[in-house]
Amino acid sequence: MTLCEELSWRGMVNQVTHEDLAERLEKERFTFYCGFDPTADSLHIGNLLAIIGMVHFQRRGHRPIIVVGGGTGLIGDPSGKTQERALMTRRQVEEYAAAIRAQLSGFLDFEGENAAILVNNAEWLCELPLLDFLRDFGKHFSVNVMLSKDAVRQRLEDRDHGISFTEFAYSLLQAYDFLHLFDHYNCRLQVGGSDQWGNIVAGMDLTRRLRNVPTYGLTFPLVTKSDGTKFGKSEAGNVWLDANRTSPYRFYQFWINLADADVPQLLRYFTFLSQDEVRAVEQQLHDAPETRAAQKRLAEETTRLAHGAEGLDKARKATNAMFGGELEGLDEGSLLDVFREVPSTTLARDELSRDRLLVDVLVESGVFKSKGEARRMVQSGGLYLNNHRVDAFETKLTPDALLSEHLGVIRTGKKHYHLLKFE
RNA sequence: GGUGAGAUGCCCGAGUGGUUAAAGGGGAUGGGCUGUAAACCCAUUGGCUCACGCCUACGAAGGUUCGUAUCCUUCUCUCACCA
Repeated sequence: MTLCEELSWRGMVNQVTHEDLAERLEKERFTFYCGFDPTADSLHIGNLLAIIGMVHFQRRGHRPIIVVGGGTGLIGDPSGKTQERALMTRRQVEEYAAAIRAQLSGFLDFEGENAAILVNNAEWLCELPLLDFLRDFGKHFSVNVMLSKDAVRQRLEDRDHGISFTEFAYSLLQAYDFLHLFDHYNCRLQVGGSDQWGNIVAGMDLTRRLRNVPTYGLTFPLVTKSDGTKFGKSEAGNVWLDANRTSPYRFYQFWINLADADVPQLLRYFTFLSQDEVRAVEQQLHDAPETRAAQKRLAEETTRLAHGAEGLDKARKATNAMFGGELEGLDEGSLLDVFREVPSTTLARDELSRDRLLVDVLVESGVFKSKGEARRMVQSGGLYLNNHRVDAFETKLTPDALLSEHLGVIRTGKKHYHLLKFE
């Protein structure tokens, strides 16, 4: 199967600039690039499709260049943005770029024959003299064409926000990136999200005009969900690839909770399972949806990819404890590990023998905002201590509350935990 | 600058002197059903006590009244139309 066939059955090709790209990718080894905005010190699931896409290319022998938009990030891409973006400091962007580099090394191979390389476009954009730029490159861009672009037009029509000259000129800079990468790395292909189409084409045009060489572009589709909500957000916000921002457990849970209807496509996008394997998993989804085998497989593959076997193991253990209902068998160390990210309150040990109402302590601990709220929770049967329902509001806090030497586990509802530590 | 309309609980939105802690909807939370899903059903959604009751609340500050989210005055802000 060719690379393009592979990408096609996975549904990962949104648009390509030339029909013969598929063929060329088989005959030649390309150096290609994809840009990432350094808007934070971590990438998130919204970037994942492009990352996986690059991995597919690299596995077929093509050399990836990751361009961290340290220069363009100083300006901000107007594509898809409804308002002018806040400018970041150059130093901050550099910090982010370093973090992103470290993160991507878990996905792409930075060693070997077609090792990935990472560059920061601040390196060349910041050195670019304005007059040279306008003379040598600006001349090749038609304002008429730029004005007709969706990203620009929308902003022109929106009187409240408008578009600054800086943002308007953005695509020239990205086009210049392509030219620069061609000159220095013989980079002839740019890939990216479907919102990057315009920028990619601009870079292609520039390279063709100035160097008289054909360059190519390919875009990945926008990942969507069947219910219309945005992919990549959980109730806690963005799902990040960084374990400190989104723990492996929550990362795993994000995939586990996806709707049945979304799983088949997402398996194709985000795992490297073969066509047959995907079909087999789909069959399971069809035959026994209640086992959620497909979600599990998706969660396993993606979590292992992002957080390694160790991260996956932690995520599964935590999931087991949170939803398995068996807390008794766990020792204190495991409890602390599993509930690491759960909010906790540290209390004096003698609270256990002061004949106090459990709910009063929980209000003080911030589990409930008021006694009324606590009362309602108990009355509706939603409060659990060590996974046993607390059914009387008058329940006292006693040493029985201890699950292990120092810990008591409070749960409200199905999945909201709070740890009580007694010292 | 002129004229008109409006500011209500997390959000939207009823309510124009007293059974209004304030309809209805959304959201959120809990329960049920389930597959940690969707859909659906039930409950809760200011605080304290929970039994009555008490306190705080309808942009802000004053005032009228036995009593006001509801009437009056001033202020602040928002919106619409006109210049």
